[in-house]
Amino acid sequence: MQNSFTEENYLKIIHSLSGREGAEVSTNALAESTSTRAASVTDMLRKLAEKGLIHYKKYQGVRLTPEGEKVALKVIRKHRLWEVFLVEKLGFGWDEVHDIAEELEHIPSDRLVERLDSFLDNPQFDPHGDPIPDAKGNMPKPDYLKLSEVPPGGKVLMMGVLEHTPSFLQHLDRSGLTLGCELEIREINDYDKSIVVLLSSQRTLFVSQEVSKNLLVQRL
Amino acid sequence: MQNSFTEENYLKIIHSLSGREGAEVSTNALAESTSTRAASVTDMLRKLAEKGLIHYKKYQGVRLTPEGEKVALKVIRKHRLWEVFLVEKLGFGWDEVHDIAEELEHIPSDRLVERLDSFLDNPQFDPHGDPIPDAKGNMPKPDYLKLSEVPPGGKVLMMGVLEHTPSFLQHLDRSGLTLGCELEIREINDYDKSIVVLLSSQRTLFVSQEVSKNLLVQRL
DNA sequence: ATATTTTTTTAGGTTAATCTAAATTTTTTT
DNA sequence: AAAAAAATTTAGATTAACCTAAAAAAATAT
Ligand SMILES: [Mn+2]
Ligand SMILES: [Mn+2]
Ligand SMILES: [Mn+2]
Ligand SMILES: [Mn+2]
Repeated sequence: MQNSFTEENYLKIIHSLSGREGAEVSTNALAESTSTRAASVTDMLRKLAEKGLIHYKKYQGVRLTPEGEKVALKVIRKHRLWEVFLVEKLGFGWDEVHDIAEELEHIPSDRLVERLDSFLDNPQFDPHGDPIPDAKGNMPKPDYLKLSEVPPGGKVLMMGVLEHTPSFLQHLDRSGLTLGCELEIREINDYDKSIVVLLSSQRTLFVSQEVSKNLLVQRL
Repeated sequence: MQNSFTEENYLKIIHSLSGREGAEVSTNALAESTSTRAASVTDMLRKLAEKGLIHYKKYQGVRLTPEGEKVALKVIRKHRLWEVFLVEKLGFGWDEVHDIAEELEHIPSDRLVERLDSFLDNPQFDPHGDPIPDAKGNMPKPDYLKLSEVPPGGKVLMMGVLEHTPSFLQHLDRSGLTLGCELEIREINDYDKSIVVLLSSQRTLFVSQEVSKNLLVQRL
């Protein structure tokens, strides 16, 4: 019994919405994320429960079973490996690869994934800083913090992003913010929580809270 | 109006069955090739005709329209480029790549195809010797002959295969027959049309008609 | 503790791609 | 030119993934 394209997407979204605590995910949240209606979600949840991929009791939200989690992590692994391929080998920008990877992630061949992984030299992170699960489904969960949570004077490295929209990523490009770059928080404006950071190039940069809430960093 | 996975497969199969004369393809032939029933084919033909991708009059078989041919060639281009990628970059054998390429060929991004093409250094032929259409849909049609048609004494280069099944390709591997290898026809057994060929390694090899009918060669 | 609002499920349809069985058209054979 | 056979189309279902509208359950507010 193979899982369909649609089923895989549901599992991936349940995984992402339930966070690392494995919290319950609501029907409405899934309708929102899948761009469908709640009634359609209910149909699909019955099917996934039937297949043993989720725990589901009417009116009580869903969680992945271990089996469902395995499938979700495999899809996430493929998504992120293909993103690395598109950026590292084909020269795409990090703002261009998500939609293509949404399609590639459903190509079903274990041998393909493992060979792709080797070809890319077993990358640990995708172009957006997200960790790549290994073949067994182990995914490191680095505990980064948001740039918006760093106090003034702090020096940090930029490690990832929480928004993956092309417009957000292009904005970062224009600001000179790339993964791995070093930032020092110079001041935080109390009024709008915007911050002034110093880049390693000695340039200073204004960063709105809108942006700083979506940047993951690591203290130096 | 995007073409579905299924529609693309029909167009590709119609292209391949109608040959380079653009001959009409029958409903039954399509049912056979798509592993469906004739009734299902009729439904799909009405839809493709509706979309202007095929010429179709009841009971009279189908041909691609120029628009349909364009779509078919694009799918074939993607299929063959992905096969090159799988063999050249990921190290798959030529017997392993067809099924994976059947899936990859439907990934819909023109930018992806063109970047893949560059990454592979604009290959002209796929791992089975089939020509790869260019971005505009021009596909060279080399006129090879079958090994079974070459008279005794002839020296040829092996240029392609007509069978793409793993078992046939693996048989060629075991026989030491690879694309580009040189063959000299030593004798043809009248009884079963099997032939004895001399390889450039000076090894002699028996080739059944079953096999020689499916090998494309070029005279030296 | 009720009443109201929100969330979720059920009921009943739709569309794409398939199917089987029956009807029709075309082709081949006598 | 009939009759028989083969190919094709039509009729009527089925399944997956969706939908809207209505009913039911849970959560929230009075
Ligand atoms: Mn992505
Ligand atoms: Mn990513
Ligand atoms: Mn192939
Ligand atoms: Mn090929």
